[in-house]
Amino acid sequence: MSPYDPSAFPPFAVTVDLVVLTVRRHALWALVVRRGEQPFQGRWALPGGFVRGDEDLAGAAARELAEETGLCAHDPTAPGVDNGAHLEQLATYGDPKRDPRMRVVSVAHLVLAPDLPAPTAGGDANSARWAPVDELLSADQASTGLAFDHARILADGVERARSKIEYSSLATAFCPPEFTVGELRRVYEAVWGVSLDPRNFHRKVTGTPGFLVPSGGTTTRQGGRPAQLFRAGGATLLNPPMLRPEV
Amino acid sequence: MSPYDPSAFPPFAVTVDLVVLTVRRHALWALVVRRGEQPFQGRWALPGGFVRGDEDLAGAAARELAEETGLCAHDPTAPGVDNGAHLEQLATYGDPKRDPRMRVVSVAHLVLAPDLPAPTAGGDANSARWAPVDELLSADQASTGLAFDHARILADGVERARSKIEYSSLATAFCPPEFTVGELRRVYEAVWGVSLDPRNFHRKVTGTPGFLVPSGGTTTRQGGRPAQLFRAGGATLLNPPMLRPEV
DNA sequence: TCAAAAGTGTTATCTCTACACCCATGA
DNA sequence: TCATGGGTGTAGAGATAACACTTTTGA
Repeated sequence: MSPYDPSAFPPFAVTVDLVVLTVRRHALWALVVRRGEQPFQGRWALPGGFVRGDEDLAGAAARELAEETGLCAHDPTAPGVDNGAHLEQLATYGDPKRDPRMRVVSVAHLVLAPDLPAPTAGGDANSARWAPVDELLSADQASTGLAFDHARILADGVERARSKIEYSSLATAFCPPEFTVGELRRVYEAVWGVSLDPRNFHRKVTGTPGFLVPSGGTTTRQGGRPAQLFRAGGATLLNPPMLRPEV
Repeated sequence: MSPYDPSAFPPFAVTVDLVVLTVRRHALWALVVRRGEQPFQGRWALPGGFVRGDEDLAGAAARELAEETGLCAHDPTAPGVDNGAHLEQLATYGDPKRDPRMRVVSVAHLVLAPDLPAPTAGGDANSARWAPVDELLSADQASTGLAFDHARILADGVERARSKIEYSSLATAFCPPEFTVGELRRVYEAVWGVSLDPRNFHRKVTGTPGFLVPSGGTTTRQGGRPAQLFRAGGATLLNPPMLRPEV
């Protein structure tokens, strides 16, 4: 078979699936939707849908995100749009048996969002909710777990987020536009499941040039002494990286 | 449109493209094949081909790799096979206009191989050769560059390799099964395009438990004092990471 | 006044860097 | 003998980890 021969190729369906993560109550939560039809009817699944004939993959992911959550995605590869959630491609899943009916290749995307948005079950989703990641991944996978191979996709997305906040400013994507050092620290603690020394963390993030820029204001929304408010700075790479504790 | 409705989806072709990298003469080289047909006839392109109806993505990549180079891939997600080159999924490219004839989504894979294999132009490739990465990426992209969006894919693969050897044992994939510390250091120098202090590098890699295991033998193939031979150890994560000089 | 969270200072320890220096081979 | 690369020692710079301590608010 010659490569790119337009007449001889097996037919595929291409979808995007979304791993939408947020931090709530000191834990990682993921957005899931309930399936309204077979297979896996009634089970929870990652939001997603078909890629249309005229849109690219990131565009399809952003469209699905807007349809299912109302969030506006900020695609780092498409400069100009800098409000809304962080969106990046995660990985592609194409096992021939991953969908029992047909050959479906799914390009999974990772979305990191602040806590604010309530799941607005619009579009084609029966219902949507936030669920703790630990709960989704620890459940007995055969009977109560996520549909299809979505548990695996979710686990890969969580692992990507865990490792990427180590050496980048990605953790700020979990925060509102203005946030305190303590709020940012609680993001790290929730995503990694550890405790970090507030004093050393403060020095680390404020001492890295370009990582955080003071917005001028202060807040006492966390209680205690007023904290300075920051915005994410232009620096996207953290060098040397934040060290993730062993346990 | 309901998600996963088997009757209503746009038809896609799904291919795998391979970024096959090796280190030769203190530089990074990539495997390219000459296109025998339109479009981009006569231009160089990354090896690749259609995913068959009954194989998964990594399997398609390994098959294409074997067909075009004779290399046996070692897929880390499929334990048991531990000879041959390193293979991992890189990213997926699905711009609607990336192929002028039809909608093609390509799942790119990254392959890291030792220097040994000569490009055996078998299978469906007209001819194959190794080319320096710098040359492939610096050439005027419109007229002499790689076909399709392959320059972008190659650049992404190179960037993945550059960043991943920082915190993993991936650089050993560029080495033969037994190698010296100096040979491993020259891999880092070639991939990063820098010079590293041989003494500090030696301490770093031999001091990380599980990273290198002595095989017992020695060699003088590099000249000078005989060097200990090592194999890659079980440790795949390098913590703290190897620091890439600023340049 | 007290609890809570924000910040600053200090010190021991660890790592990296930049060298000086020695070792074992082939030519 | 000399050039070449392999390997060890060591001192200073920088970062981290583990604390004590002060600051500023709300209750």
